[in-house]
Amino acid sequence: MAWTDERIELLRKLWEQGMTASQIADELGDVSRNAVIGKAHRLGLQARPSPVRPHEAAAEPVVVAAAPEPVAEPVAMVEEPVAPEPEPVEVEEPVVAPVQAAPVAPPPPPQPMVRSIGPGGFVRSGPGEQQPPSTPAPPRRLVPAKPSAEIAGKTSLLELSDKICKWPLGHPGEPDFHFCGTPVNPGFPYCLEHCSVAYQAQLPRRDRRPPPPLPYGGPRVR
DNA sequence: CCCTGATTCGC
DNA sequence: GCGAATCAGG
Repeated sequence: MAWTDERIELLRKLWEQGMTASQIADELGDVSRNAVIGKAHRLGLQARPSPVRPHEAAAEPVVVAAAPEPVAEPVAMVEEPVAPEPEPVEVEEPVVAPVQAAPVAPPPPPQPMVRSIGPGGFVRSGPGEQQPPSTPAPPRRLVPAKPSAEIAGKTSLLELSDKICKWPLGHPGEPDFHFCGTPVNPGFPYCLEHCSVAYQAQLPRRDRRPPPPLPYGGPRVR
């Protein structure tokens, strides 16, 4: 299968969305993940956190007898930063309750790291980017991020409980993905309406209705 | 083993 | 340009 414009564009999109090469290969069909990776690189798509890559900065030869090779010029391969979040989720600093003054955390130094955006729009961490919890749990008040306009008033993952319907609406990663959130049918994780969808009695064949077409093109065949 | 992305290299 | 083979970390 050739790399048509459509397929290239799809590859670009999915790659930038953070899908793995395998997923993209499945999605495109008729290509291996190697083909996807190779094409992505040829297209100049931004590299992503690779398990193998942190290879460079290490081993300069301990060997003394190294030939006086003309050392490669310091290639400044600073790629342009990945598109920043369009929505500056502006968490206004809450007037922290008159709790005892918390010892302020050490100032986080600015970190020019290469990042990419995951499917949910979250910022992926690069490898080796974690900070060891040197200070055990700074007594900082946690504040929920202001929900984006799209999910305002919707039930988010963080609000799930045993009392409200966990039926997902939309798809994870989409901006308006949320949960049903209406009171549950007691003893079930869903509300009455969605229980009726989730738990269906086996009907005689003649009474069954064919399932409606799935909105997203059907389950993945894998 | 499975997964991942990066790189190489013959075509 | 393409992608299988290979590498190497999780």
